[in-house]
Amino acid sequence: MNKPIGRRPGPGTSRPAILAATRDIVAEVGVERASMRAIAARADVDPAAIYRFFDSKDELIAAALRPPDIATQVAAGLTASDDPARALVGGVLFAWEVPEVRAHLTALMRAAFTNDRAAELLRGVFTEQIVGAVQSAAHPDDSALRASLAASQVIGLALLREILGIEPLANESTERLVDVTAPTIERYLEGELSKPES
Amino acid sequence: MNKPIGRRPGPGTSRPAILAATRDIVAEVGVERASMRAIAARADVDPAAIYRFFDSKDELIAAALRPPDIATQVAAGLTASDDPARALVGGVLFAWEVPEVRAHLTALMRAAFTNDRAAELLRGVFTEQIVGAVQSAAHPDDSALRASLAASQVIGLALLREILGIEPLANESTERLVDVTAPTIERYLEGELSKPES
DNA sequence: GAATTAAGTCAACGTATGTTGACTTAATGC
DNA sequence: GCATTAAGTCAACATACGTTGACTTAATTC
Repeated sequence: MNKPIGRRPGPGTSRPAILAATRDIVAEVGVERASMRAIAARADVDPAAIYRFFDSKDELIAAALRPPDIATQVAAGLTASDDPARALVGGVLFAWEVPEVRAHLTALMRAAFTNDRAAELLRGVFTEQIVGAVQSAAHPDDSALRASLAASQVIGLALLREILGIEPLANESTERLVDVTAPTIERYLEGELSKPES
Repeated sequence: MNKPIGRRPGPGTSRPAILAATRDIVAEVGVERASMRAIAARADVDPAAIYRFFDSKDELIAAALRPPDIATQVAAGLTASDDPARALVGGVLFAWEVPEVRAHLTALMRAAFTNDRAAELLRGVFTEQIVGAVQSAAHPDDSALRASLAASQVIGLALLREILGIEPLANESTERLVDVTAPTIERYLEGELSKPES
């Protein structure tokens, strides 16, 4: 391993700034209307400079939205907690209240509906991380179905509350929402799936 | 009321063709990448001809996505059925299997995430139609919260299944999904919202 | 047939977009 | 100092977009 000669790829503030700016703007206007120029301006960087770090807009988007910490964080909370249902809904809803995480999640969801690459990323979060982690907490029968049902409730809730801003979900307290949805998640994960005749 | 003189605004095949083409293309690629030229081509119409019927792309989108029959249809099914929960989930999932309805719903949802006008339309569907109809079937306490919770589950399910194509939801039978989610909707509408201590 | 209005066609304008190439400045090793 | 590589800047290109204006064709009334 010879030491390379020439200037080293610095830690540099630009690359992270570009990534953060990308998430911000995509969260605001979606992928298609997030122009390279707008991203560059937000990151206080020359538009062309972006291409020193990313080959194309598509790669930039993919890099900026690469599913992060949150999924693994929630997954960790899931296996740790003695109440996986509350850990799942709560993990996601509370994560959404952290500004940078909010931008990341909102951007990822906004993007996933028009951009194939982003959709693939989001699909990966589900099939690999969430479903994987949730399965371990779920009844072994139909565990994949159970996991995706739970995900559907959590995502639907986040969508109406955080992205579409539908009332009264948008202004309801996070705790209350966790309280009322946790039983649903719990049934999906561990309960009788088909309703027993009462 | 004098009869107008001159050619009458015909029933004409173009206007409906344009609207249908708009829904198709928006469902496929989203609003921003649905170009007037592509829409015109799909409708077999000159791009400029669209402007005989709609003042701008924005108005075209709004007209094409104007929430339709489905909402009222589901709403009607809701009040008629003796099992509102099944009527709600089933109504939406089965509607998605009718090709034109599918295009309309997919387009509306795709659009709602990047286009403010479409978001407003979708919000209207919830706050006025769905929530209105569901409220009548819901427990009077917290009826708005109950209705929006039910909506969150249905939308989340439709999103993962129909738009993101997440397995095993995408390939599961509609009947089964109605079976397993109906109890959730039922609890949201009529059950104890906060879990009683067991 | 003349007048009137709708529908449809064609070419073009202005603008915004992603991306590139030539060039400068900064850091690192010999 | 000299080579080498990274980072940053500037102007420009080609393309695709929404939209417009001038014009032709079709239907309808008098």
